[in-house]
Amino acid sequence: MAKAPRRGPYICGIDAALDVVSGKWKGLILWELDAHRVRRFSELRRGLPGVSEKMLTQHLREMEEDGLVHREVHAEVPPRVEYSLTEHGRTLNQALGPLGAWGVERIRREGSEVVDTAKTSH
Amino acid sequence: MAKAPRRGPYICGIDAALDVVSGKWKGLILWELDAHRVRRFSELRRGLPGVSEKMLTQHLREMEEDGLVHREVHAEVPPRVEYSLTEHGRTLNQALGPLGAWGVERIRREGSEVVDTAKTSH
DNA sequence: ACTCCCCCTTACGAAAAGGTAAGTACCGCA
DNA sequence: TGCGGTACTTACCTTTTCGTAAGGGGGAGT
Repeated sequence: MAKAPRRGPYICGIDAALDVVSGKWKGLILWELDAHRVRRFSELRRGLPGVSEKMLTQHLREMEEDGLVHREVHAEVPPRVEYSLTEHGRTLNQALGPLGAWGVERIRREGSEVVDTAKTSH
Repeated sequence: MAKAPRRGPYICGIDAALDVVSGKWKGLILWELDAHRVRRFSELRRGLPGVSEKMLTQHLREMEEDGLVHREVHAEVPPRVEYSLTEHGRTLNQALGPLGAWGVERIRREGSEVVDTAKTSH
């Protein structure tokens, strides 16, 4: 058993949803895939400044396992792997909408810095 | 400065919102305070089965610092401390609504166990 | 021949988060 | 006298998460 028992019994819906989005880059991955529909590994890598290859694959694998992203491998050389959101991934993104708006308000309130100004609308 | 630099520069609103709710018990604290309006420390403790006193105070302090909960100490003996949501706490809870609904759906989909059946509506 | 690109995997280690247990100070109750 | 209740704090340890660095296997560009 290589996997830790991450998906424990949940206390409420919030619990279950947070389990799936908690992870340093998962929110951004969701955002990238929602914005571009389909992205390859190296495109995601470039889209998430600072992510390591290890964390990116790790997060993508977990999100695939959670039924949020679809992974399609094209048997070519050089290899081409395309990621996209599943239906559940899209509905999750919609459910995150109000939370994102709240976060934007919070950033504005306390004048926190934002790294990429092109993404503050999310 | 005893506090670690938790509140980093954020990449997007989701980032900022998740920073505030990530923590093993914060979702539940939000839920409890929203449901009961006002709760004392020991009431919250009893309402969150399995939480330790350390984690409860730690989370409450962070949430206070983040402007989500209001802490009122009554100078009595024995001491009485009452916690309630601030306006920002209430709006955050509303923003979490769709996410909670998504989580409930997810639990239902994969038939995960739920600890407290009285709370699955959240 | 050399390097770069692609999509990873593995090993190692630091940092953060969380849990356990004990101590604090005061009071009411038996 | 001793226990329980209130609201914590502190020290210590384990678990989880994240990052860094290296390798791999094949092909295409220079």
